[in-house]
Amino acid sequence: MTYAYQHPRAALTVDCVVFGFDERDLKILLVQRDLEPFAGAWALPGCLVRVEESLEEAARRELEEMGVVKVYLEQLYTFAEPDRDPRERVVTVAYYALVKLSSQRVKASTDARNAAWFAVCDLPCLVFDHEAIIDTARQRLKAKVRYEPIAFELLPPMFTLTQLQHLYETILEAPVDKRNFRRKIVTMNLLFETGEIERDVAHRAARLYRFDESKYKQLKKKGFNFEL
Amino acid sequence: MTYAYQHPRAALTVDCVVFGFDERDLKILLVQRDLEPFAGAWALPGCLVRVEESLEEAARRELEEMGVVKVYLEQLYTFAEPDRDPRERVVTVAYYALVKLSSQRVKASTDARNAAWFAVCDLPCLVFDHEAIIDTARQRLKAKVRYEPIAFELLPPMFTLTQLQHLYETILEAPVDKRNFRRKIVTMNLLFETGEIERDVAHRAARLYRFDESKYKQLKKKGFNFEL
DNA sequence: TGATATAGTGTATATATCACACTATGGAGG
DNA sequence: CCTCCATAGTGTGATATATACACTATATCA
Repeated sequence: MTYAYQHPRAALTVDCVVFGFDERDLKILLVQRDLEPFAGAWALPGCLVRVEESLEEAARRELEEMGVVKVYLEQLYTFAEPDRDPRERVVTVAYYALVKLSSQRVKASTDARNAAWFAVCDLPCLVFDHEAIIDTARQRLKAKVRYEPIAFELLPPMFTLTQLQHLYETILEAPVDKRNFRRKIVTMNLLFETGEIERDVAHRAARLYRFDESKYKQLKKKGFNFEL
Repeated sequence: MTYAYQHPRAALTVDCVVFGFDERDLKILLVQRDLEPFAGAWALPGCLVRVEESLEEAARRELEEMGVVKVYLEQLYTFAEPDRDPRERVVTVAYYALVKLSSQRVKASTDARNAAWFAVCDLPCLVFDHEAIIDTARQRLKAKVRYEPIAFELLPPMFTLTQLQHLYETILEAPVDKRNFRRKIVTMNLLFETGEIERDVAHRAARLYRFDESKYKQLKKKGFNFEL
């Protein structure tokens, strides 16, 4: 069965920049293509948008196929240069996702040979304009962590202040003063001290905190603005 | 001639939220549709994206047809709910534009009966999800004028500090302190005092300023951040 | 028990923000 | 030409925020 139109139509895809953090590096999930063009090359995970599903549904479907679920997901930008795909016109709506690396065990989706995490400072060559998409995503993340508490999406449910600080330093690509950072985040009153401490570390164990999402929503309604 | 594909494909359009400012109100340019569905209803200016043109080219083409040229234009968001258009699936990439009202004389584009400016607080009912698109654009504008000097795109090339202040008050929907505002903007050193003053006003004439784009680019390279 | 690795803490200074009210000037109108 | 009117243009003190900076505390391990 075919579908006919009076004018040529672009294909519509979604591509996802999935960020993870492993205590050291910011990482991105890539897949190795199994199909031409560029079979064997690394690419962002993505898929065609089905005619009955929303863009976000398509993005979540692709992520789910790779075993990535329950993630923060946000539309990033639409990339549509007429020649970005050599075959035909393909318009892609890029999303970015933030996942807790510890809880993910990724697998290749059906149209990929392989899936793997790469540190952002050590990415392989990528197909199409996927490098530009990643640049855009990194800029967005860098800007957004300063005024929305989304960085917590990259950490395990309980985390130390040092982990949080390192995450900010990695995303912002700049050192952060320990005492000032701690004072600022603690006085915001968005962290809940669990009473638990780190385990299995060869030094003084740090306190573990949780981000208090409901308190944030409450404060936000009253006009509070997160800022770091 | 028809074009056939193995899977159904969405139509791709761009829609533009064109902002103008008339010393009193923030306005948006709307068109009255001449075609079904919803002939006679008001809508955002928009058009189908041709297969060989980029999204921004399509948006500029539509604006040009209405006599709107040389405008600040930025991609806003992609709206693609499967049922947003009753006929078939239409994915629209929304752009927003900032224009100097004084220099524009708008006309209806070929697929419209009429084009007119509406104050944002007094918009007619709109077709499809165009109200949601406008909401998104207003939020973006409100956020962005605080950290990028784009508000100047809405003013004539020479303007008074009072005009600038009123523009900010209108966009931010909040009063601004005159002395603090003037100090802040003046110490940023981005305004060039032309030496000219207002004409034909029945009171003390205010000094006219220009925004110094090249100085801004220079400072930005050195790490300067605009903030108001 | 001491070496090591990281946790956790306070203060002084500089900068930015905020609140606030009067004088200056040019045109209009009598 | 004098007065009125409307808006332009200006400064200061109080408070809050940002920044720079170094030592003590504690758990583990050898």
